[in-house]
Amino acid sequence: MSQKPSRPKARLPRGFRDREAGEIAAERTLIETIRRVYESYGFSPLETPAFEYTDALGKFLPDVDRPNEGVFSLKDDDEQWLSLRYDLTAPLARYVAENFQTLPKPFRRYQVGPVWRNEKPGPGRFREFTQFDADTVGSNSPAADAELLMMVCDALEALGLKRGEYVVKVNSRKLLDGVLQAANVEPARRGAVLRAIDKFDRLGEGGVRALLGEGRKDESGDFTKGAGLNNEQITSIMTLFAGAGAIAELDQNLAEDIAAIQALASRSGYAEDRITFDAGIIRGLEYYTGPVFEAQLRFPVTNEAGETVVFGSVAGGGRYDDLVARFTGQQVPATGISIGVSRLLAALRSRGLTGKDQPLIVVLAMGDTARSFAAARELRAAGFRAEAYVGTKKVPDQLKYADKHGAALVVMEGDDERAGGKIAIKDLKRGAEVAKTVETRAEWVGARAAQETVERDRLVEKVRDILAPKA
RNA sequence: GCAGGCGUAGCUCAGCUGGUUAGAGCGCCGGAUUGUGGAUCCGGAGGUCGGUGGUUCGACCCCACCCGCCUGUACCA
Repeated sequence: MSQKPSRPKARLPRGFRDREAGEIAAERTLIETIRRVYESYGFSPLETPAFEYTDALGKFLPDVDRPNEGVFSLKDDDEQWLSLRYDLTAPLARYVAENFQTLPKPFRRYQVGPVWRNEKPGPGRFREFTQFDADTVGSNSPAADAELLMMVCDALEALGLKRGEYVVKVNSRKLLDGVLQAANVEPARRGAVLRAIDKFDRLGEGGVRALLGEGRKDESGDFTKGAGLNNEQITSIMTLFAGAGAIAELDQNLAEDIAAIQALASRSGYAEDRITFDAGIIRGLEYYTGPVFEAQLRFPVTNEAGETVVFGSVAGGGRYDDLVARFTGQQVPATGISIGVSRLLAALRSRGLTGKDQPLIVVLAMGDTARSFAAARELRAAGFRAEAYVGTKKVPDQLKYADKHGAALVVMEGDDERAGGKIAIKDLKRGAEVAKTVETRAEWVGARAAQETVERDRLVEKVRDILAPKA
């Protein structure tokens, strides 16, 4: 009868994370900074729901042969399949198709929010993450592409990145196809070849050559089959990476969109040190039809394992002229770029970008809760972040609580203070310094470290004084 | 999906060639200390040893299968 109930294990689904105060604050400043830049360009915000009809996202229905293929799906009670959005571009296409007549064209919008992918998570890769997208729908002009790239540069600089710490790279699908054609790559092998080239960053020239040819073994000894090209074809493709001048040797028609974007950017003050051609940029295979972009960080970052790595891509995008046509039958040119907020945040936090929380003040409960509420309310009215302790513990534990909660100051108004019309303010950070030199408990307890007692009606004034930035 | 590694307390881990009451540190709770954070000391709670089956007199330990986690790789809008 009194069997021990089987308790659920407190655990998170893999690939999902809890995010705590520090990270939330940092992400908030990051998002607000980008938002400010994008709005200053005249982009309008848009929000769409987490769920869409699966077919509207352009996925196959998750039934027998393709169960959930990469997306989280469920059947609604009307038997229709719903999926969590896996990016912000597919919902945008749906929105544009649904509201086409009333939208100004070009329609320029930004959207930030979480997206979900039902894939195997890895280091720095999650099944729920935040993207910050900007897209221009209804213009096939390179001006639309160039504007997005410049805007991303501005956003990165607004976040404190210096020239040379980031670069926005541009490539073109047309150009890649031209190169493959010139190397006599059969169309059936196009995908495998592009995927191999895409791994240049991670695997280097040797790894890419192996994947273009027979294949390669990974660190666990597992073998990956290659694209099966011959040496001549491999060499021909690899010369593309030989130098920055490679583009000049290619058919100018294939490269004209890149050239136009670069010319516009450079005449607007965004030279090759910021927006540049790179033949190694692939960006997936599915829907891009023209130029593709990727923003990369160039400074080393220390990861959780303490290793120094070059962080790489923090944003990507490109031109997709067929997405809206899926709904309307009408071709609508569109281009967009998406910032991986979580990735960018991880990179910037390692260099000290943190959201600045206002210091917290905790008013201890010492006999008269209404009075501690009053003190906290007074501090809040003066613009401080202040809380009155609402637990049931005694003073030593309340101080521990304040410590753990990251409070800067503690306010105490006990019987002694109250009797004299006074109130005590303790500076926890200074107190922690003092504690280092203390040997015995009696000494520590008696010291009342870093604590001052002032007239009750000078509370706000004194707090302001203590928290004032030291000049 | 494929390959390799690993599952013991809330967390990090120890546990002899299989031997009977499964341990430590940290954290948590209580006390030494009616109202002052740290340090120290004492006490306490907390475990289906990932699961199932097998081998054995006996399994945390060996075997099989399953599940989960980690790493690499593949796929990735």
